[in-house]
Amino acid sequence: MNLKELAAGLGLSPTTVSRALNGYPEVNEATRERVLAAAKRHSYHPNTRAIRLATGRAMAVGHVIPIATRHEIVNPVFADFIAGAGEVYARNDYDMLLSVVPDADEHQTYRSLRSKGNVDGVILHAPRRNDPRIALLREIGLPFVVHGRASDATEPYCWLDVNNRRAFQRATEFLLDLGHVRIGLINGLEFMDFADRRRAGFVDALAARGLAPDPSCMFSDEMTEVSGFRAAAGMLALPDPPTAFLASSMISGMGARRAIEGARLKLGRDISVIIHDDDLSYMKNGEDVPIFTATRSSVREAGRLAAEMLLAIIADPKTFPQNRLLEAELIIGQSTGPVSHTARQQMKG
Amino acid sequence: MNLKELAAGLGLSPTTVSRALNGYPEVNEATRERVLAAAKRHSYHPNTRAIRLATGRAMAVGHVIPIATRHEIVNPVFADFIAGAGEVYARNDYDMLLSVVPDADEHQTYRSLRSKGNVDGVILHAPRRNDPRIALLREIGLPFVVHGRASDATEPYCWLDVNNRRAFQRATEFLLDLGHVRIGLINGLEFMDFADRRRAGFVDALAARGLAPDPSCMFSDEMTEVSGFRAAAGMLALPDPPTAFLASSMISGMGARRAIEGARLKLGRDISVIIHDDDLSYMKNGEDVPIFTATRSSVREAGRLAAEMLLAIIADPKTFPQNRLLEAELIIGQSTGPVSHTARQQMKG
DNA sequence: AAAGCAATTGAAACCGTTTTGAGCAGCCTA
DNA sequence: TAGGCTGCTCAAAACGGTTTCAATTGCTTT
Repeated sequence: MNLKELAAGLGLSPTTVSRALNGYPEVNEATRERVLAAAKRHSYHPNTRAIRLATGRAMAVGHVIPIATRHEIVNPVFADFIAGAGEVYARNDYDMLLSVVPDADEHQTYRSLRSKGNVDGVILHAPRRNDPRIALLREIGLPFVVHGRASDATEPYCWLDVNNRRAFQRATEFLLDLGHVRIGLINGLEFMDFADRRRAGFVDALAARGLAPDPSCMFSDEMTEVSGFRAAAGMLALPDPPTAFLASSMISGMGARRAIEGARLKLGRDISVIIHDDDLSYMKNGEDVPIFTATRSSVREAGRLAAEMLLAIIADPKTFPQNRLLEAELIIGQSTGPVSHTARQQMKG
Repeated sequence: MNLKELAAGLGLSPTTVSRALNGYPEVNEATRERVLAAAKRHSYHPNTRAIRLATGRAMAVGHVIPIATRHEIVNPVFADFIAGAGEVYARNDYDMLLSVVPDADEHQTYRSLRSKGNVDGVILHAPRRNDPRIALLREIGLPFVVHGRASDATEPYCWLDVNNRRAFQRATEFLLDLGHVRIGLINGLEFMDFADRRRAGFVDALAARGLAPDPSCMFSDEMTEVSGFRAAAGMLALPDPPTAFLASSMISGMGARRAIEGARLKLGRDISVIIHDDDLSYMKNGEDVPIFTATRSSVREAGRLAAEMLLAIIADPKTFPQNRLLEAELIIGQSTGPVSHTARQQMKG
């Protein structure tokens, strides 16, 4: 059942039927009723392909998910981010288009999304410290919102980020207040912008207390369980091991816990750990009492907000670039406590 | 730059240019060269919206991701499954369309995907024991591949599944061979088909040794860390606690480990654990030596295979429904060992 | 030299909508 | 009664490709 048939059945022109269905004011109310009734009766849905060609809009948003060529790792926060964004798209009758591409092909993917007209805009994921994709998207004129930020951009653009620097600064201060002076950082890859900012917050907080960061206590890698384990195990084996860790995600925190327990130490008593908690639905940080003390910021909510920003830009490209900086909450769980000097002596000995 | 302009520039008709670009045999090779060169020079990409309208094909595949209304949980295996499937779509110039919908709206979503012509086919995720969606998809004539199976289907349909029953049967036998007789099952929600089959495998293996399953040692819930913890902690508190656990995922296995360590028991010595390992990229089960003994089957590979099956069906809907049953490997890690009778006495006391 | 055929190209219809530019009543105003 | 305005409707032209059917050219055959 298409528009022409529906119109013929009603003895009307396709024009009028189209207008009736799309709520144009100039059609007679009685006529509109008739049309709507007939559309429902025949369960008529306009063909999206035709609408898209006629209007020139794709009614779709792209998410390009780069696969790190080296490790083939999919960022585990995507699932929740996309769930949040998808909610918003569904409400606004937009489609979500996912392109999973090796990171080397990413530029080409954006160009072709643009020139083939598949999407009206994109969300840019996992920005790096200096990210050429931002200039590219501006150049090809594809509306975009960055989930995160890039440090080097000279012109304004639209982004939504967590205040990573401040979050890690506060977490570090919290550990310092508990008497920890040797703190191990288990960070993400530091060419990623968020990881860079987190390290800055960590270093700042140390410096404010006159402490110099020790490179052997700063680890940076993909945020997987295994790499969290490796980082923590390595630092625990140092002659002067840290008494606390700051881990960049729930998942690397779980790796750290495995290392701590492997060393027969007790989390929260012998060693403190603070993680960053993206509040992933399948990886909740406990229920009533959090497992880990954490800086928490829901990535799903970030997905919702980013999607809303993008739809606003698509609706009116002239809107001035919006920015949104979310503050993470510091929530206290069972994984932190005052520095244990006996445990420390034991580890050193 | 569109087809008409490109053709005008070359002094050719749009017809010939279209044919040249699409590899039709009747165009002169010299002409084709000229056209291809010009297309490249102007970086011409045909407008997808127009192609879709003209050909009547969507060149897109849908993945409907249901959000469990109760818990709002996104299945963590989606990220990797989609990465695998997306790879195949990209190679074949198909788009991947994601719809994130509350599970109550799923039927409506499929109907509208169909009638609006947004996709040429869909992948059906997370089938339940009796899943009405299969009948629905057949009824509305939308090609589909099920990731998993449903037990009640009477007519053949296309699916790709892991042999869950056999995997859990083998895992249980392995534990029995190590002397474990009280084994706790930490399963997914049992209205999900895969969880149902896993329980069947578990029960079968016990029965084959003349053992009756104890309902207090069988737990079933969403597969999150917290719920794995709760299940294991609960069973460990029983008067006669299990000496081994069989957990449905890496994530619930990590929850179980937390409970085990919270009870001051040592994983692999005091308590054995086998998990099912989907081989998630961000949650690898160790590197050289697996952390957990596991039944392993890559969900990313499953994504690739399912996508290939779907594209084959779309290309030729008359192909007989293909099925593919993947066997999980049983890999031996550090989390299992012979039953420890001293530990058992201790737990009971 | 007429007919037939292969190789190549093009005009026009088509896909199913939206949107532009009129057109036609009927009524009001001057 | 002419002119204008309002309220409603429609024919036709987009949108940018694909595809059908016809036309032209140059050869080969009879």
